[in-house]
Amino acid sequence: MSAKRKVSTVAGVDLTATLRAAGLRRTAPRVAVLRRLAELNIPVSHAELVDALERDGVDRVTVWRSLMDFTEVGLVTRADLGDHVWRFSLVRQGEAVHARKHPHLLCIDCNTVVCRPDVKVTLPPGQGEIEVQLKGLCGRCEH
Amino acid sequence: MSAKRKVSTVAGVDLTATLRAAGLRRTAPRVAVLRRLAELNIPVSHAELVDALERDGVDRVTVWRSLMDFTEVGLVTRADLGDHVWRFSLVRQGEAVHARKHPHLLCIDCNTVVCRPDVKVTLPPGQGEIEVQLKGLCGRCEH
DNA sequence: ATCTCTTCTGCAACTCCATTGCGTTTGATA
DNA sequence: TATCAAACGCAATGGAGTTGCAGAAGAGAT
Repeated sequence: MSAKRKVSTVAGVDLTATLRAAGLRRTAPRVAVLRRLAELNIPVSHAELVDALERDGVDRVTVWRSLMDFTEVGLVTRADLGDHVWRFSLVRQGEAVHARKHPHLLCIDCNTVVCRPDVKVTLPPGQGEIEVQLKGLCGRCEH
Repeated sequence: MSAKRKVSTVAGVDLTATLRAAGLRRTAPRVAVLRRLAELNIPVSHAELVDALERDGVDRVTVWRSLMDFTEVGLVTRADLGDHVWRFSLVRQGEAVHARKHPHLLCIDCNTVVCRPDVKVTLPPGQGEIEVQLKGLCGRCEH
């Protein structure tokens, strides 16, 4: 019996199937990037991903190219939250883009992104789609 | 009689007085940057300002530092409109307060900023101050 | 299981924007 | 107009994002 492959379903995302469905090969770096995105489930910067993955020998360029490939096929979206840093987030199958389901807060102190579904935004009737971005202190930095 | 100094009031902004009030010296580069910002009255990138001003012998670093100084004292705001380019816009007198009274929409098409007092944002009780930024299409670009 | 073809990776080098260091110039007050 | 800190211009540095290329690895065919 061969060694078992690491579990490939993370936070409801089947990593292998997702890659194959997108027409991309299942490679170690891509699985690692995709896993991380699925685990965190918030917009993540390239630098943050590199910090987490380069200990596994994944090159920064490879991480970047994976993100570009994923973006190109619509697996992830790329956004700038106003601080001049690209952040990438996974687009889950059948789900609205995560960023449009609820607002996200960019902490002006520690630069992390926090989901804030408790912040309600009321749009006037007939209003087209609008993205809401919050800036302030996150729970940890507020104290 | 000494040579007349170039008119210092542009689009309702008294350049000299504005600089002095902010505690900054009135220098040729700063006046040039400020004038340009007042004339255009839309978010402008550093590169665009350099293109316009370096023919007058203004250094690109000086333009940058002017913008940073202006930002620091609240004369201008710096924002990334989603295209990974810093854009600077003049904050007109009284607008600093204005900006916190209601959300503003950044048009992802024409890059202008529009007041949107009709968009209500409900923060949970005890929430500290949070800045709300909206991104979408303005009334003109929506059609 | 191995072969073969294509994709993908890792490394190095490179570009461009943003930032810093420093010697010189200039504005504002005395 | 003399003084001194603030601001300038120039050069150099830092860091994100890109590109080129030789070698490694995935997937289907044999």
